[in-house]
This record gives sequence, structure tokens and C-alpha cells, in this order.
Amino acid sequence: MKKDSKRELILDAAIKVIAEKGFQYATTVEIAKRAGVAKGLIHFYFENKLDVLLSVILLFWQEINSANRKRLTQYTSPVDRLKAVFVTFQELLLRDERSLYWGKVLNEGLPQLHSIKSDSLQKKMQAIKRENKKLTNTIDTLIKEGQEQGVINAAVKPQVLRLILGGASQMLTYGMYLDLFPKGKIGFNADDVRESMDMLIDKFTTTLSVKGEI
Amino acid sequence: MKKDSKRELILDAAIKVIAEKGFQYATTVEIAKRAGVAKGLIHFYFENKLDVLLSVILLFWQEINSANRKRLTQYTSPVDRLKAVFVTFQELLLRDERSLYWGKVLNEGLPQLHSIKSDSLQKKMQAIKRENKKLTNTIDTLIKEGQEQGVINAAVKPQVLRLILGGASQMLTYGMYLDLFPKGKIGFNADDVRESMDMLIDKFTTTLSVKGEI
Amino acid sequence: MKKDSKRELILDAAIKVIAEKGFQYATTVEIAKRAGVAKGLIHFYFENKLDVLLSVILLFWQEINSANRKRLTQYTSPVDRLKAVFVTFQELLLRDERSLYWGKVLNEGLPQLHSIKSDSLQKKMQAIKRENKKLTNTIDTLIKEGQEQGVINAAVKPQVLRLILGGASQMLTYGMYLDLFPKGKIGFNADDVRESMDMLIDKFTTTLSVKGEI
Amino acid sequence: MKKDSKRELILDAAIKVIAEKGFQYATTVEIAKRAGVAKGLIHFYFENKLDVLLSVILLFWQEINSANRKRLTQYTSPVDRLKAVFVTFQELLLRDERSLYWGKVLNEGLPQLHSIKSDSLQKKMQAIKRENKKLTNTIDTLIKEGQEQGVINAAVKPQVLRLILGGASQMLTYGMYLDLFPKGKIGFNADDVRESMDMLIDKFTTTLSVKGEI
DNA sequence: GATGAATGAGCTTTCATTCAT
DNA sequence: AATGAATGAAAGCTCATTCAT
Repeated sequence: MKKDSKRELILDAAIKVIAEKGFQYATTVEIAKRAGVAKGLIHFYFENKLDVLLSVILLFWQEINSANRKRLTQYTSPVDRLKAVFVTFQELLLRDERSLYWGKVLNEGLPQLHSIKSDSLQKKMQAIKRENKKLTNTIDTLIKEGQEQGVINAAVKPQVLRLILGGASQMLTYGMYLDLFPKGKIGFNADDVRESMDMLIDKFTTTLSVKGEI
Repeated sequence: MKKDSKRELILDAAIKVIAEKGFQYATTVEIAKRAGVAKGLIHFYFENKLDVLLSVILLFWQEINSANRKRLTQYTSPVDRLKAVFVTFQELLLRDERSLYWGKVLNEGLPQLHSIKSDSLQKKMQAIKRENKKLTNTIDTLIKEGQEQGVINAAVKPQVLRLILGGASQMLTYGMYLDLFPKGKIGFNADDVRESMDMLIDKFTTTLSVKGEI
Repeated sequence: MKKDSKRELILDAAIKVIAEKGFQYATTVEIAKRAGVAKGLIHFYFENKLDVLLSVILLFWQEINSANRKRLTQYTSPVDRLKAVFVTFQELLLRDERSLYWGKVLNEGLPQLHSIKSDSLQKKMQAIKRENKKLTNTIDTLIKEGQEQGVINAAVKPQVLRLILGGASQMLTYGMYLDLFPKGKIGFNADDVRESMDMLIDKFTTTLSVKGEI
Repeated sequence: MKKDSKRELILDAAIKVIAEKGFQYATTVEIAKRAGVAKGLIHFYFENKLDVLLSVILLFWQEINSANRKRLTQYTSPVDRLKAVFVTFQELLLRDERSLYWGKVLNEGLPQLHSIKSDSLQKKMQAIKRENKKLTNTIDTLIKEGQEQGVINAAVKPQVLRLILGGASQMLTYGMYLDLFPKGKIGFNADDVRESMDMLIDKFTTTLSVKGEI
């Protein structure tokens, strides 16, 4: 940890600068300045600027999957577990200021695989996709299980429901990010986000005996 | 129309290149090449590269508000009108291939206002924000009306519901965009998107006398 | 004159724009705009932008030599004629506002001959040098005659005296040019310039009987 | 000195290229090539191309004022001190080849202050004007003192005499500059220049009890 | 490990010039 | 004669990356 402290300073600075300026407009000079290290050091710890971005993103997906692994063991019903996934997502992003920037960074499109020459970066990209797919599969599987058990509306295609929930979750979190800045006061807080996501998932479930329209 | 054909070629090319590469990686050279014009012509019709981006975005919001103005007169109930807003959104984006790119371009973060020096671009930014606000206000107002009339769940804050619907809509449309490319087959089509949005909105309404779970 | 009116408008505009911005920063767009004609018309009347500059300069030297031809016939003594040359110079430059700009344009260095490819421009350059040489020769000859007649200090090399008189004349005129602009009020006027040049020349002459140190 | 060697190489190269081509035709590529460095390095040491020009000019005026400060303590009479100012000027310019280029660079018109956006360049311009004013004031003051003591012709306005002397000095030096190039052999040398300036100043003085022609 | 001077490919932008109308 | 849309060479400048210290 002492050993890697500079590397972490760079990653921390990179998340913020990339979130604020976007990947291309985030310059190595500014990242280094924000991290309090010399410009050259970035290329000591990372292959190149893209490597920094990929490292930031991979770290996020690894953390989210790792957090999910722990949390999902606590629930058994598909609906509770589905809610838990999004709670994990929100918790990770709302943990601290730095994490909130992550939500913005993830919006940065990943570069086309074929445009990456370096082998090690190719592998890092594959790792990111694998982690990403892991979460996607988790969600889709939970939805399907819920539909088979008759507690989730079977009329909705799993991937469509995933996109609805993911889109809503992302948008609400993005709202939290904007709230960091004075201009963008949005009128709701982290608790509202959590409740709203739970409520949204409930719209697609019939966990209790029966209940209205689903 | 003949007069502005080259200008439109540039805008069309810009939408695609920006959607594929992102604004920052979209070079003027490539936009010009794709439009089949000399690169100098871009700066004849536009102040600079940013002006091209802003022009594309402004055009979109103007078209969407204009389409809404027409469509909303056809409905009276807040719920129907709310659905109509998102139908307009989907229709505009699914109209043709070019439009689909728009959804991607809109994800490009707008530059910080204070970083724009030029007066005319400042004005263009203001115009975009105005059009954007117009849509936002329309949606929020419809939700509030629905809540006052008791047909939309009053427990959800209007701006939260707007973000949920907007996020879902955007994510589903983005899925359609990915479908353009061989790799990303997503397993649902434009009709699915429309139905899903209607269904999602219905989750928050009690159009029928039945109150159900809302 | 009606025939060439547009050509003259362009030359007039060019003098001012070049004086204000310098030759390179004087754009054809601005020259055309100031002249009230279309940009393309410049290339109808002139081979290229350099041709405009050379035409402006050639015109000046032709006018000055032509004015000298007339004026010099009115005087016989070398000293009077020498003074007359500089009076012509001042008069031409102080004739009107446009002329004053000339003084500034003349400061623009002439391009290296070998960098001019076009034959016709090569010829125009030669013509300018010829006109320039004509004036130089006139001055040097007058000084030599004065020295031979014992009325001009023979200790000064003719070309040195020419440079002294030319430098002083140019500097004083340049002061008048600066006076056009609010900031540069210089505290002397056209009459002061004329008197000063006469006085300066007198310093090097013994026109009267004898008189002190010369 | 080792530290700044590249920066000085750039300044040296810039002086020459600007003198030969004029500021506007002096390209950063050529300055870099002549200095033997990469073109990017220019923008490492200087804000932009204009900054290079301003730095060159400021350096000159600082050197001239500094040299004057030392030299002027050696003389007491206004006339001797006035001559000394121009000797300093000549000496600085004739010190080595590089210095001679300075005379040409100084002829480049300074850009209009209001066209400079950058704060630091605004300050550099102010510094140049201050140094310039310092020399101007020195000369004008010496002339006035001489006039009050009755040794300099009181009929000439100080600023007019300054322009006469300055113009002559500049023109003679410019002649020396042309002598660098094969084509322009001018027939006088550095000693001629110095003597001529002394002689010119003497024309306006009555150092000896004799009043002579003044 | 850490620094920052130095590099140069690649970008946006300018603008003289052309040419169809 | 006159226009101005269109061209493209060439410029200034940025910034990821390298490397001697």
C-alpha cells in the first residue's frame, strides 16, 4: 500500500479529471498535477494514457462484482437479489466523492477493440468485458429465475428490463453527480435514489400474494 | 435546400463520425472526407469544430420540441400526453439511420459554458439549454398534472420519475443504436422499445378506475 | 477612370489595410470588404496578393519621381533642390489620409527577388527598384554637386548624408502617421516637419556667405 | 547558463529568422530548425510565437537601458551624454552579428495592445513600453537640459530632435545590416556611423564658446 | 523511483486562390 | 465584370510519450 501509493494517487486523480473533462481532454499534465506527481511517473506505472482509463474502469467492475458476490449470498429470492444488485451499484457510487465520479467515467465510450495494438491492453479490455458480462449475466439470470418462479412479470424480455433498470439507475446516479456542482441542484438525495429503484423493481414484481396490476 | 446541401452533408457526416468516435476523436478531416467536401468548407459554414457539435445538438432539440408541439395537441389526458412525448422521442430517433446516431451524440457531454469564449457559441449553448429545458418542463408539468388528477402516483417526485423514464428510454434507444453494428445484436426491436416505454409508464398510473397497487 | 474605379478602390483599401495590419496580416477578405467589392475581384485585377502590394509601392515611387521632375525645374542651386526633394516627399505623404498610410506601407520589407516566381512580378519589382534608384541617384547627385560647389559639407559621404536626411524624414513622417490615432499624440505638426527638415539640411550647408563651423 | 541554453538558442534563431523574413513570415518550424531543436520546444519556453518576438524585443531594450545606466555616469555635460546614448546604441548593435539583426527586428511594428488576449503577454508589452519610454525620456531630458544650459539649439522641439537623431541612427545602422549581405555593399563602416552621429549632434550644439551657426 | 526537458505526430484553423455561375 | 462557394497547402499549437539525469 505504501509501495503503490503514488499509483493510487494517479488513479484517483485520473478518475476526477476524466470525469470532469472527458478522456481526451483529460491531459496527463493535469492528472499528474492533481495527483501531485511528475508527468513522467504516469508512464512508469501505466503503459499509456489509455491504460490509465482502462485501469480505472476495470477497477470499478471488479469492485462491483466483488461486492455483489458478498451481498448476494445474503438473499435467496430473485427479487430481493435483483434489488440487492442495484443497491450495491448505488452504494459503490455514493460511497464517497471519488466514487461518484466513476459514474461519469463509465459513460466514456470504450475504444474499439481493434484500434488497440498493444497485447496487454487487449487483455485488459477483455477483462473489462468479462467483468461487465458477469454483471449483465447476473442480472439477466435473476430476472429469468424470477419469471420462472412467477414473481417477475414474464411479459418483459429480461434484457429489456435490465436496460430499463440500468438506465433509470444510471440516470438517477448521474443526477447525484451533477449535484456535486452548485449549479445543478436536483432536489433529491441518495435515499430517494435507493427508494426509487426499489419501487421501480416492485412495479415489475408480485412478491406479495397478489397486488394490483402485475 | 440546394443552397445548403453541402452544409447539410457536413452536419450529416458530423453526426455519424461524432457518434462513432466521440466528439473529441472526431477530426475535421474525417468529417470532411465523409461528407465528400474539402476540410476548409467546414470552417466556411461553421465557426469551429465545436460549432458543428452544437449545431447538431440544437437541431435535434428543435426537431423534438417541434414534433412534440404537433403531437401533443392530439391528446388530452396527462398520461396519454406523457406517453406521446416518449413516442416522439423514439420515432425521431428511429426515423432513419442518421437519426439513430443522434442518440449517441446527445450522450456527449456539453462543454462547460465558461470555457466557450465566442459570443455566438455562447448564444448557441443558451439556445440548446432553452430547448432542453422546454422538454424537461413539458414532462415535469405533465407528471404534476397527472398527480393532481390522481392518475399518476403522487409519491414519486416528478423529476425522479422523469429521470427514470428518460434513463430507460435512452438506454433502450442506445440498445437500438448498438444493433446497427454486427457485434451487438440485442434481441429486441423498435416495437419492443415502444411497448416497453408504454408499459413502464403504465406502472406509474391508474388510468382505469381500479386503483390497484399505486 | 470609370473603367478602373473598382481597381482603384481595391488599391486604396489595400494601402490602409496593409498599413494597419502589415502585409501578411492584411487579408484579401478585409481588403475586399473595405473596398466594397467581392473577394474574387482582387484576382481579376491583380495576379495575386503580392501584386497588390507591389502595385501600391510602385505607384508611390512613380508619383514621387513624377512630382520631383516637375518641382526640381523650379530651382537651380543644389541645396534648394535638395530641400525640394524632401518637401515633395512630405507633401505627397501629407496630402491626405490615404497618403499618410503609404509611409507605413513602404516600411514593409520588399520580398526577396528570388522568391518571386512570376515573370510579370519580377518585372514589377525591377520597376520599383528602378524608381527607387532614380530618387536615390537624384539625392546623391545633388549632394555631390553641392559639395563640388562648396556649399555642402564635403566631409560627409553623400550616401551617409542621404541616410541621415532620409531617416530623419521618415521618422518625422511616421510620427505624423501615429498622430492619426488617438493614443499617439506627438506634439508637432506637418509645418514643424517641413521646417525641421529644412533646418536639418541647412546644418550641412553654407549657402550664405560663410557662417560658423561648416 | 547551461540550463537555459536551449531557450537562448531559440531566441538567437528567432532574431535571425525574424530579421530575415519578418515576424509574420518567420515560421516556428524554421526558427526551431535554425535553433536545432524540436518545434514543440518553442512552446515549452514561450507562450506562443508572439511571446518569442516580445521576448526578443524586451531583451534588447533592457540591455540598452542597462548599458546606458553604466555609460552615462561617465559624462556630465548633456551633449556628451546625448552622444553617449547613441554610441551605446551603435555599440550594442555592432557588437556581433546577432546584434545587428536586432536593428531589423525592432522595425517590426508592435502589435496593437488590445489584440493581445493573454495577461502575461499584456504585461510583457507593458514592460517593453516602459523600457522604451525610459530611453525616450532619457533623450528628451538630456536635450532639455542642454537647451536650458544654452548648449543645444532651443528652437528645436526635443521630441523633434529626438526623432531626427533616432531616424538617422536607425537608418545608418540599417545600412550596416544590409552590408551583411553580398548585394547591398554600402560604402561606409561602423566608424563612419559613429562619427556621423557625433557630427550630426554637433550640428545642434554650441559646445564651444563660439555660437556659430546655431 | 522520480523528474521534467525534449520530441514530433497530429490536430484545428486560416486564407490566398480558383472557378462555375 | 463580378460573385462567393469551394479548395487545400501551410501555419501555429497541443500533448502523449521518451529518456537522460
